Amino acid sequence: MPTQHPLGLLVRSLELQTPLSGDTRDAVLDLPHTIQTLDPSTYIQREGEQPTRCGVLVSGFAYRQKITGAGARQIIAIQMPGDTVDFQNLFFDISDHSVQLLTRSEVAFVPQDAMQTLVCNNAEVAQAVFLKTLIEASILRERVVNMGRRNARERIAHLLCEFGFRLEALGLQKQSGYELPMTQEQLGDAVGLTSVHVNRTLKGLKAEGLIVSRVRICNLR
Amino acid sequence: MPTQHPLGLLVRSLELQTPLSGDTRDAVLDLPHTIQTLDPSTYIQREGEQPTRCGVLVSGFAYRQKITGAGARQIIAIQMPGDTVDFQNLFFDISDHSVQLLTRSEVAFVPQDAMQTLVCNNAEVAQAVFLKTLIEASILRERVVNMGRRNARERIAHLLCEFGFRLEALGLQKQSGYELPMTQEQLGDAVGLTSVHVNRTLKGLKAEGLIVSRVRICNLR
DNA sequence: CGTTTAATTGAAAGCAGTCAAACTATGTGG
DNA sequence: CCACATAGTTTGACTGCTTTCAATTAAACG
Repeated sequence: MPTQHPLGLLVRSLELQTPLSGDTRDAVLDLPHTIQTLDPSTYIQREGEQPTRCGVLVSGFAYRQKITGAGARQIIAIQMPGDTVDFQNLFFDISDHSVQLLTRSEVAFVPQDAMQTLVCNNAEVAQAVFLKTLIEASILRERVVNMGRRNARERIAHLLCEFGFRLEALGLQKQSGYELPMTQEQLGDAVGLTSVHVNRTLKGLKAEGLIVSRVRICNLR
Repeated sequence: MPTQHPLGLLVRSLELQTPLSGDTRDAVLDLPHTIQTLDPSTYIQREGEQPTRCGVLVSGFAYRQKITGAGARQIIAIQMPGDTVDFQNLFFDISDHSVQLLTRSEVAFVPQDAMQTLVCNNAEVAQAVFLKTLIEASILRERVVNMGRRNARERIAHLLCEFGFRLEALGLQKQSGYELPMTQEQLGDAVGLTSVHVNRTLKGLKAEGLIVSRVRICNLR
């Protein structure tokens, strides 16, 4: 099964959009790569820098973030196993945002030029990558709506649902819900709220029985 | 000059990202198309529907929008001359958002299959389209930051600056600023605020001399 | 155990929303 | 040319969601 291979989830993630031929699948799996297991908060990519390699999440979670001039952080997107840290840097020199690990994760690093060669010479891969980019854009649009037109309760509920649906699509969700690997502060940074208000809002959702909190997860090492 | 041709701005817009060969440029200009001049508020595309043609803005402005379940509108992105209404629908059946005209505009409609054939068979065009998509995603990320971590004053100022920069990149800006073809209500829908609060915030910016309001623009027919 | 990180809670302040009304510009029809 | 209708702007008073500040509690780690 491809899921045993470190890049198996990348293949599966690409195939969620469009089927790949056996040859193409092999070409992806044959990408040269090195695997590293990294701690939470590790930067996979830094805003303003030029990456020389392309990271693929094998296990664990990460997020894209930007910092405003005033120093406030905004989490822009959450990345799941099989997600590629950055396709845009195949074509742009400088990254416009940072990517940081949410949990201790395994990351497969593929040399930039190897990834570039594959994408440019394999039409199936190029198409799948393009579709993946379009889907990310669609999620971003929904996120804009979420932050622009919904209150705290709705924003948080929406994020929790998005997370669940995406886990399910990847086949990673446990039967009775999932564990969100984020602190309340990170949750706040993701939906544009304060950690204090996130706390109060979660309390409300729990009181209504809409969510159940389990053991708090911190220091995910 | 390509700008005389209806699709000239599309070519220029594609070339902002990557140079095109003469042949490719001709291939774009040779796309079959019909031009229509349409009134403000006209829908170029509706959420949930499957488009059969691909609209290109020749002149005027448009915006992407979504409506929440509660009926609130969020403007997700603003489109300028040369922008293609929807590349994502070359690959997805159903549109996840609507596109509506901001001003009376000329729109060139290219049959979906002609556009698809060009993108799939011309690597230069495919690359340019992909880059354009990546840039749109980058603008979306900035928009998420804007709405998540900035107050009314900063959000509005940011949108006004973004608009100006993009006009400048297209060579459409007049020497002494530009006219924003949006009502205060639309501005509010774009940055996640009420029209009332937009009004008060604009008043503040004017009082500080940061912006100058000219003749109000309404009924853009 | 002491330290650190995260969650929780309270009180006060402020930014932005809501509601409602007045005002201004533009267009229409008699 | 005026009365009227329409669309957008402006303003005020009030409410309320969210932030800020500060302190406490709980859990995990060395």
